[in-house]
Parts: sequence; C-alpha cells; structure tokens
Amino acid sequence: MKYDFLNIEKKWQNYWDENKTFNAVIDRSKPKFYGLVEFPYPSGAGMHVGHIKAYSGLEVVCRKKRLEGYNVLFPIGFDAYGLPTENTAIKTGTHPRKVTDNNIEKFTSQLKRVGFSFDWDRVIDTTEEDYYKWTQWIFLKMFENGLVFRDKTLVNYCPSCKVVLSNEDSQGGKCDICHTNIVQKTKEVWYLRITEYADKLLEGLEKVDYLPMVKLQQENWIGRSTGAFVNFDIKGIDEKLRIYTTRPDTLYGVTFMVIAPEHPIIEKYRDKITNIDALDEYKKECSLKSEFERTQLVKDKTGVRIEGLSAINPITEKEIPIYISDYVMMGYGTGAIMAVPAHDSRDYDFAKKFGIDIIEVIKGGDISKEAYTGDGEMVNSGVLDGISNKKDAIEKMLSVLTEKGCGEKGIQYKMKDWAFNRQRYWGEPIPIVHCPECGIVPVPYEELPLRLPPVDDFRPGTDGESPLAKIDSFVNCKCPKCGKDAKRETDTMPQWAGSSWYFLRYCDPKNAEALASKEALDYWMPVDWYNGGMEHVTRHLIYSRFWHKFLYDIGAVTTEEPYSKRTAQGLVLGPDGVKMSKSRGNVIDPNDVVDEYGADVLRVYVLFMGDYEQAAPWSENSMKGCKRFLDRIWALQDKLVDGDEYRPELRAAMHRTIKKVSKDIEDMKFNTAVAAMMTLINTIYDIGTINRAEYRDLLIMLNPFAPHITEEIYELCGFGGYVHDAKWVEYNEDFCIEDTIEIAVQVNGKLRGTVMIASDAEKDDVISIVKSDAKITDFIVGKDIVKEIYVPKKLVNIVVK
RNA sequence: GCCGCUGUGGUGGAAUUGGUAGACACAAGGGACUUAAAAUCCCUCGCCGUUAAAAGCGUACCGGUUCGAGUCCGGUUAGCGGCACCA
Repeated sequence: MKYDFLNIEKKWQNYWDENKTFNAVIDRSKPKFYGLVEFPYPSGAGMHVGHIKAYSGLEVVCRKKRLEGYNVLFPIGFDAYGLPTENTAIKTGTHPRKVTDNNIEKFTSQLKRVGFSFDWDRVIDTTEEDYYKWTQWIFLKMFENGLVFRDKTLVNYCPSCKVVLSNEDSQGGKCDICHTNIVQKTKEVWYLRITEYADKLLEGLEKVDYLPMVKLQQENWIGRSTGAFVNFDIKGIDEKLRIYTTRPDTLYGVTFMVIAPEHPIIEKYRDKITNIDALDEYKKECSLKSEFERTQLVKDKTGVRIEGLSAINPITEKEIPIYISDYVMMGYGTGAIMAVPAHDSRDYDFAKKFGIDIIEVIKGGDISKEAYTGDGEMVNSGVLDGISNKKDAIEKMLSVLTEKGCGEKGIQYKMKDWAFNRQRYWGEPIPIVHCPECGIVPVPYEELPLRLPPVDDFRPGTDGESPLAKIDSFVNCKCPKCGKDAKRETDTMPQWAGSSWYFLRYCDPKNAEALASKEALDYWMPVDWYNGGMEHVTRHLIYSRFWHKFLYDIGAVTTEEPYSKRTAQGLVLGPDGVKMSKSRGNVIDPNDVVDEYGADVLRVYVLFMGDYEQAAPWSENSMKGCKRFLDRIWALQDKLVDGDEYRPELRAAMHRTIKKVSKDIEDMKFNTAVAAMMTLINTIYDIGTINRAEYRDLLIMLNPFAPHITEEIYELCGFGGYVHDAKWVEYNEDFCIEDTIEIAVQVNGKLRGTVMIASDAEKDDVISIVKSDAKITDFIVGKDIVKEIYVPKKLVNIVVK
C-alpha cells in the first residue's frame, strides 16, 4: 500500500484543528515552555519556503517538548500594518483592510497545510482594534514617562515611500522597504527616547542566551564609546565650542577644529565671520550631495576655514583655526571636533590638504608619512610626557580638564532616538491632539482605541502629508484638556510598533482590561526560545527589548528581558545558489511542494538540507531523498514483527539514535538528527524486520519532524492513543555501546589498520592484541618502541624509532 | 577602513571539540526486476596507482605546536555578513 499523503495529511490537520490538540492552557502542574517564531508580514506573494524553514526549527523543538511533558505555548499571528500592503492597495485600488484580510487568509491556509502545531486560538492581527488599542496605550505610557518628544532636526527621508524613517530603517543609506537612497531633510518629527535605554539594552545582553553574533551586532549598533567633552574658548567672544573626543590624551596635538556645516555657531556669529559668503557656498554644496556621495567619496576631504573666529586650545592656550567640513556630522557628539592630525587619519588628510601643523604627541609612528593611531610614549605633552599607557594618559588628562573646569568625562552612543511617525495611512494612529491653547495633549486612556478612520483615498499627500490629514472628521476634535477646538496628529506609527510587544499579547490575547493579565504573564513569560532572522537584530529585536524594558520599569511586566534565548536560521537560497527573489524567478512556492511531495517531506527537507543556521540552496533532487526516507518508514509496516522490547541486534542502534536525536534537537542540529534516523532505518532494512517496540519508538522520535505520517502509522499499528500524546523516548547510556568495537591503530600517528576489541578491554590487553596483528607487525619489527598511546574505545598509537 | 563568520569530494553537508576525514543524502556509473518506463532493490563512487592489493597524496595556501591537526597557534588568500568620515 502506497502512502497517500494528500488525504492522510488533511485527515490529521482536521483532527488537530477540531480537537484543539495544540492549544495552550495554563497548567501549574507542568513546567512551561514558550517557543516563539517571528510572526509573518502577510504579503500578497504568500508564504515563502524561507518561512517554512524559519518555523520548522522551533516546531520540532516544541513538539518534542510536549512529548517530554512540558506545557508548551507556540503561537502565531500577523504583523499586518505596513507600507507594502498600503502600496498594493494604492496600485490595485483595493482597501488595505481588504488586502490584509485576504493575505492573512492565504497565509493561514498555507501554514495549516504544513501542519505546524500552533495554538490557533491565540492568533494576533496587529491591525485589529483590540490589539492596537494596547499599542497606543504603551505609546501613551511612554509619553507620560517622558520618553516621547517632538523635535525639528535632520531626518532620514525616503523620497519614494514619502516617509520619514528611523536610523534603523535606513541602514546603509537606503530605505529598508524600497531600497531607494535616503535623503536628509529638516522636519519636525516624533521621537521615542530609546537612547535613554542604551545602557540597559547593553547590560541586559549579559544575562541572556543569544547567539554571540546577535549580541555583537546589537553592541555595535548601540555603539557606546567613552571619552570626554571639552570646551574650547572662542577668541574674543564669551562663547565656548564644545567637542566630544575619545582621545583626550592627545589634546596637546590639537592644531585645529572642525565643525559640521550645519553647526549653529555659524548662524549665531554671522556678523563676526568675514568670509560668510564662502561658508554659505560650501554649505549649499554639502546639502546638494546625497548621503551616498557624502559617505562613499571619502578619499578627498573638503572644507572652508572660518575667517574671523578662532579657538583657544584650553591646555596649550594656543590659538587654533576653525574649519567647516562635511566629514564632521551634526548627528554625532556635539557636531564639532578637536582635530589631532598626527594621530587620526581623517584629520591627517585634512591637515595635509590645508597645510595645517601636525604635532606628534605619541611616539611610535612616522607622522611625515601617515597618522599614527597606535600606542606609545607621550611626547610634547607637558604633564603627560613619558606616560606610555593610553589609559593612564586619558585618566591624567581627564583630571586636568576637571581641575581647570573646561571638560569632563563623557559617553556617546551611535544609536539615535527612534523617529517614530510615518506619513502614511496603514498604521496605528498616534493618540495625540494638538491644541492651540494647551499644546501637545495626549488622548485620554479611556478613549482608546483611537480608531483608524475608514477612508477611500489612502494615497499619501503631496508634501509628505499623511492621508489622514485630508479627513476633516478625523482631524478636527476637541482638546481633551480645555475642550476647545483642536486638531489630531495625523501621522501613524511605524511598522515596528505592533511587533514590539506581540509576544506579551500571546499570553492572553483576548484580554480587554490589560495588554495581558498578570497571571498569564507570570506563567508564560519570558519567552524561553525565540528564533528568527538575522535581519531583525538591529531593528525588531532591539525595539522590542526597549519596549519590554520600559514596561518592566512601569511594572506592567515582570521580567527584565523578554527573550531568554535567541537563535537565527540561515536563508533558503534558490536552486541557483543565490537569494530567492521574484525578479530572478528562482522562488519556490511551498504550496507546490506540499501538493507534489506532501507537508512531511517539505518539513524534513528544510531541516535536512544543511546546517540550520547556515544558508543552503534549494535542491529538488535532495528533497526526493527525504521522500524516499519517509516512504521507507511507511513500508516498514510490511516488516513488522511482535516484540515489546528492543531486540539485541538493534538495541545499541536504537539507544544511540535516541541519544543523538534528543541532543541534536536541543542544539538545532536538525540535519544530523534526520541523518541519524536515516542510518537507523538503513540498519533496520539490513536486519530485514522491525518489532513493535522499535517501530513505536521510531515513530515517536520522528513525530516532531513528520507529524502526519507518524500519526497515521501509529494509529494503523494500534499502538494505543495518539503519537502526539506519547512520551518522548529515553535512552540508557550503558546500551549505547556495542560489546565489541573497532578501534584505529596508528604507527607514528599514521593509520595502519583497525582491530576489533571488547569494549571493556584494558590497555595492556589492547596493546598486545595490536602488536600481534599481522598488518601492524610489519611497521614495528626491528624498531624501538618509544611510546604506546591508548585512547579508550578510540585508537592505539605506537611511536617507534 | 573596522568588526564578525566561513573555506572539507562532482553537489548539499558530517566529524563525539586534538584521536580511523568524507557520516547521511544527492548526482553519476554498473547491475537486478519489468514487454517497456516509473518506482524499488543490489554494487561502485576523494585523488593517484594497481589485474587486485600495498604504498603514496589529500580538509583554500605557507609555516609552527603535538605521539597525532579539518580541529590549536602565527602568517597569506578568497568569499559572505554587519557597521562605516562615529571624532
């Protein structure tokens, strides 16, 4: 009888659905396990085999945990607000609500066809009122706690999407959504003060079990550096130019200063500057350069000296010139630097070009050729002379600065505050009212949710205006504070808002009184294991940790960190070995695979195709091998014999396989877990029969990977109950070892043969067996034996001269 | 430029963390069954040798440590990922 996967898979999917087999209920008699996968953005293209791989990993872990007696929460939902949906809506003239509903329906049916053991009663849609009510609630709480502010500054703007983007959304100078080059614009926008949490986000990393690369990327993104702020007097004016430096030890080497073209001091002292026209001209040039030009064309330094203003080095008290140049950014530090050309390559290039003095203060390099950035003994540096330890020199200078009152220790972060509003329709409305009398007024909590008004025209406005601005009935309102006419904020939240707390809602998804009950949060949180993509490490992962830490600080959640453990899966590449994309035409549709091979084959294949954490190309042939494997599992029904314990000839193989599969699942080494089961099957086919005890345990072991076929065989064989209710298989270390084993024999480290020995043989016995072996004697007769090494159960190495 | 990761057969990948390199699978070749094909089953399969063996070579490259190195150390090179004029 052939394995009819289409009908059998449907049968079990219906069974799990109707019986709510995988629904999680709080049960304090069992240990809990919360497995989380990144909920999908329901795009029109439907699911991707990459989604299947991403979910299959924790799917196996969660199914195994259930069999081991854990109470498992494995939820799914949809992160449905966002620009792609809105853009599709505009293109097709369909309302984003409709587009979203269609896409969610499509995703749901696809997920169910793969047989994932999600709790379908806890599905979240971030665009539903009873969900985004709480997204808005958290925003208001942040507002209340001073973490929301409005500022007019240079922001990243995507001319194609017509929105302001956060730093995280414009990595590499490109829009995260459409990859258009970002331009800088001065605009008044809402910010979330994530920098307030920079240290907490950094410190928290020490307590969690994240992939080292994930930690490292977050550390780099936060980019904490320590150094000093130093105030330089401007000659003849009661004004100080404040700079940030990580190298206060080089202050004696400062021969000029540079400020960003946008630095406010230029406007402030226009009348004192004698070459203001030249400066204006340079500023204009800079503003015309794109971000790309400003960062890529780094070889040639440009700038203009500010005539009429000069600074005084507070340590040497010498007068030094000030320049403007676009190699200094307004957005980091103070927008002004002290330049030490001898020991900074950028300052060096600039000084060479403009003929400025270069003073060596650290010995060790040749400053006539290039800047020396290494360590060495301090010279030409007054009190610092002779110090050769960088740390000591910095400490000493800091105390001098403090004493003189012209500087102090300082810390800077590369991470910037989170630009939080988007000028688009399909997002959570920001619950703020602008009142001419009272200013910025939050919408009262009891008025939440502030509903997204249903409209027909959701196209963006012409001048970066939100579509909501065109809806008078939404915009015009009464001020909650004074009751007079006021206007609503018309921008919406970014896509990352809804996903910043969704794992909390899963704990108690229908709660109308709170984002989740204390009881549910206490029981389920933290997430025990979170798996997702590397691309979210400096976006979603950092944002959600920030929100969670804030909620912890106001007592809304009880754990400091949301996720105990974070791993990441590698990409599924196209058959041609490059990233799948529509334009390349190398995309594999999971639906097609399920139709042709079945869900179990797809599941086993995405885990078997390679190391789970590495990228691997799709190979239909390789998948056929997985189909063969499952067919052979099915065909074992014809080789079934009685027996309620493992037979001696298979005992060691069974125990070893159970051990390997159990451990490999915990380590995410799914490929070798499957390989171990394949090896076991090969052994069974060599023997020719399988008994009931062996078959039952094999099915339990395979169940997390291939749930449909194992449920069916388990039922057909009448093992009693269901395999999803079975107890995970156990192994006994003593039975993993065969009675006689083969060990390697080396002479001078070179393999010269193998011998069979009893697994419990003593060293002396083994050595004598080896020495009498015909193959070995050839290599040792007539030579002096220097050393005999025996690695128990592994090898013997005889060293001869 | 800085930081991190990776380099193993024709292919995807294994290797208990210093102990028989190439598990498992794919592809390829040969054979069995079949009128035939598909499916299935059996054999071969790193290179070089050889009737067959033995010996020799082999984990990007060069060197080192060790009885023993894919694994550790130093250097080189290639590819991937992240950040990027961050002061």
